[in-house]
Amino acid sequence: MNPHQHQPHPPAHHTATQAGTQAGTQAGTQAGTQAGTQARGRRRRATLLAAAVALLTEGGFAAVTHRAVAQRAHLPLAATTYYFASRDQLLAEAFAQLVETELDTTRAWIADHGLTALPDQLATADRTRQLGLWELYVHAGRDPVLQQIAHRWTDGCIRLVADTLHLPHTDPRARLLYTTLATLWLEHVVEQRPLDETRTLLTLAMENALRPP
Amino acid sequence: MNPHQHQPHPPAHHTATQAGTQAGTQAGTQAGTQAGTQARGRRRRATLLAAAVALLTEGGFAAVTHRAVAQRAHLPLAATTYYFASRDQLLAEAFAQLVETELDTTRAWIADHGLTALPDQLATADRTRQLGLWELYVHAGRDPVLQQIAHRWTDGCIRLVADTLHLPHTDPRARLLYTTLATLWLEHVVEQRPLDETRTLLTLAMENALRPP
DNA sequence: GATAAACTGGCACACTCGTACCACTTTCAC
DNA sequence: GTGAAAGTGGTACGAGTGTGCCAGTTTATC
Repeated sequence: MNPHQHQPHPPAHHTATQAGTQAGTQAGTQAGTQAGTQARGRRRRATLLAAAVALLTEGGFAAVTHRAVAQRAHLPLAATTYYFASRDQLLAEAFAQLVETELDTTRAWIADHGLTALPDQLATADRTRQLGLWELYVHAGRDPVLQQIAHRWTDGCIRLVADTLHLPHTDPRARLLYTTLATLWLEHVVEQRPLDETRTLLTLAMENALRPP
Repeated sequence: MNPHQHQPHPPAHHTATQAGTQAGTQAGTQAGTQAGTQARGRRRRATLLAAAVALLTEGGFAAVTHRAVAQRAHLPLAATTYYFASRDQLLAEAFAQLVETELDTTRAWIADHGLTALPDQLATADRTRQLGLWELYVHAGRDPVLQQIAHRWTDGCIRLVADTLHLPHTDPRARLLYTTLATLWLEHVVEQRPLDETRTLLTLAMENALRPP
C-alpha cells in the first residue's frame, strides 16, 4: 500500500530539517509500530537523498528527476515516490541537507585555517556543488518551505562569522562582513573571478569591519 | 528556408549583447540584401524576446519554453526556432536584455532618490522579476556565454555604485559597498527579510565605506 | 514578370517527465 | 499460525518538451 494516497507522509525518516512542515499530524499512529522494518527503509531513504544531493551538485536541480535519483541510488523508480511525497519534498530535503553539510564543512575549515584563508577554501571547494547550493537558494524565493531553509542558511552563516570573530550573533559588524563574504563567494562560484582580487577584498573588508567605530 | 539548418544564425537582429558569440562568421553574405524584408522580422524577434523576458519574470526560466513564448507573443511555435537557434540562445538574450533594463532602471532611480534610498526601491520593485534575474545569474555559472553576461552585470553594478559616490570605477570602497548591497538585495528578494534591517545595514555600510582610511 | 532569398505556420517525431497503479513479498503484533 | 501493515518493483498513462520538416507565402533585386 502506498502511504501517499491520502496522507501527507508516514515515516519519521528525516533529520530534523523540515520540522515545521508536518509536525502535529495525528501523532498517535506512529507509536509502537515501525521499528524493525524501517531500519532498511530508513537506509533506502537516506540513499535516495544522498543521490539527490549528488545529482544536484553535478547538474543543478534540473538534474534531480525521479528517474535519475532512482538510478543513481540503484533503486527502482517507485521508491522515490514511496519515500518522498513529491519531487518538491525531495528537493527541499536535499537542500536542507546540503546546507547543513556545507555549514559544517565551512565551520571546520575556518576553525582550522582562520577566516582570512576563506578564499583558499573557495579555490579548493567543489564549485559545481556550491553552484547547486546557490541555485536552490535563489529558487527558494519561489517556495515558502525552501524559503525557510534559505533563511536558516543565511542565519547559520552569519552566526559562523560572528563566532569566528568572537562577536555576539547580532553584532552588525559580523552581519556586514558576512554580506561582503557572501557576494565574493557567489561571484567566485558564478563568475569565477580571479582569486587574488577576492583575497584582497576580503582582507580589506575584515580590517574595515573590525576597526573601532 | 530555415536558416538554422547549417549556419549558426543569420540575421543581425540583436542588440549589442552577444557580440562575442558569432562575430566574424562570413561577413560578406549579409551585405546589400535583407533590409526591407527584415523590418517586420526584426519586430517579431523583438516581440518574442519581450515575451521571453516577461515569462522569465513571472515564472523563472523554467517557464520560458518555446510554446509559452510563442503563445505569449501571439506567434506560431516555429517562429521561436526560426529567430533563435535554440532555447539556450533565447535565454541568453533574454538575460542580457533583462540585465540592461535593470541597470538602466536602477541608475535612474538612484539619480532621482540617492543611494541610501535603495531599500525603498527594493520594496517597490517587482520581486518576481528580480528573482528571475538572480536565477539566471546563478544559472550563468554553468554556461560560458551566460557567465560573460553575468560578469558584465556585476561590473555594471559596481560602476553604478562608484559613479554615485563620485569614486573611480576601480576604487575598492565602491567595490566593497557593492558586495554588501548585492547580498542585502539578494536576501531581500529571496528571503524577504524585514526592510528596516536592510535600511539600517545599508546606512551603516555606507558610513563605513566612506569614512577615511 | 522572374528568380532567389527571407519568412511563415502547421504538424509530428522522439523523448523525458511526475506520478498513479497494482500484484507481490516481507515484517510485525497478536 | 493469521491478518494487517509496511515495503517493493515493474509498468503505463498523460502531459509537456525541444526541435526538425516542409509546403507554402511574402518580399527584394534584377
